[in-house]
Amino acid sequence: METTIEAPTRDADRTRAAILHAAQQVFAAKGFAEAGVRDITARAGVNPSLVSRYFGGKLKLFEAALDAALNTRLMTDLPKEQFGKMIVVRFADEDDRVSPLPMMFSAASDREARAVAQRLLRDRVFQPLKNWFGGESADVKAARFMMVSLGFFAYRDQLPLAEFAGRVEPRLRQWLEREFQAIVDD
Amino acid sequence: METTIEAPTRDADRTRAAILHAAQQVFAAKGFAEAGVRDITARAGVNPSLVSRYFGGKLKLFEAALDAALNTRLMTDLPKEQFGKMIVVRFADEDDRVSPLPMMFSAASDREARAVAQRLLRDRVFQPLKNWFGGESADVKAARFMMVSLGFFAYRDQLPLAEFAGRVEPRLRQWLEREFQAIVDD
DNA sequence: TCCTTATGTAAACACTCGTTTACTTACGTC
DNA sequence: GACGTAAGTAAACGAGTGTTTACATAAGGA
Repeated sequence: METTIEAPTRDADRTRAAILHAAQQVFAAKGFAEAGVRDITARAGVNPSLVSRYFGGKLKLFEAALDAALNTRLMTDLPKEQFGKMIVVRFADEDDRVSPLPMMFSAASDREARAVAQRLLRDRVFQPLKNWFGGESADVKAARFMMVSLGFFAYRDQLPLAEFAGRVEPRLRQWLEREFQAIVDD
Repeated sequence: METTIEAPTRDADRTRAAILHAAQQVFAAKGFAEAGVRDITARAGVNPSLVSRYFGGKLKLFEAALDAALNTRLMTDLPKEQFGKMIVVRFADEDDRVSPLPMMFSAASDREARAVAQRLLRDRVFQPLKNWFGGESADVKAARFMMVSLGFFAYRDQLPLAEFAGRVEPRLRQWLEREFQAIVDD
């Protein structure tokens, strides 16, 4: 048996939070298009219609979920001396699948969802990163960071090709560390 | 006025080819999920039902289109001394949007389409590349190539963030060239 | 305690999609 | 030149989607 936390049977805030939490997981796992409103609400244990009532529709829910993920993941809070090592730890070791970057792929198929993801990633990841890098080629550095990061997640999550799919092969990890570190050092 | 080529009004091979050609463009432009059978057949000027008749369904058509794209794009036909420069030319300058790698993203949303893309990219891109690189870390090199390539296309096509979106900024291009060259040199 | 209101549900709606079916028509053959 | 077959079309089908509507009910103040 499990200790059932006696939640209030009716609590709008809690229900809203439950939907948002489920949305983050399901969107990250199945992508925007394949994640159905019924999937999400079933996981949250509520009625599908509440997505429209509390968030104004699936797209707005996606935006809220992506926004929430972005609030819990800052890239610019790492020491520049160990940026490479620590960003790879964050990407590879922590369960970072409910993270802004993988979620971006989740939106790749839908035009509107892609626009939402683009705007959020630009304002909440790319720009802060650019300011944090500083210097005259800050935009190029930020672009390099996005390319390597997106490449990593695309390779790991979207098309696991090699034998070492899933875990990160040691030599690949070493390369990634150097790659990320080079961005801040250049 | 345009010189209208008087095509035979009924020609199965030509119709089949027209559907395949349209499919490559529409899949690459809108992605697997958003590209409707009606979109594709409208562009080819034929009836939607012919997709099922000639290809056995949308998924099979996608596979055929991706396969055709892979046949026209070999990565291993470049001189190793100038691999970096030439692969970037191919990616950035030639219109490479109807190319296997961007099409891979097109499949990201659909489970079955992703499986098809994975298999084809593994057998037709990753493995040949691995053999071409050779040596004991050929698999790591191939993985690095995939990561950088996917990162580039993801950044360029899926989320154009920076001011220089669209064209490739010179310093980014320089970095990409060094990056690709380093893979074969290492 | 009663009544109002917020919360949640069930069901249907409106729409899109890929696919199938029934039918028409042009082409090649005898 | 008639005929049979392959090529193509139009329309409907069935399943799936997000969303809306109508209704039930628990919560909280008068």
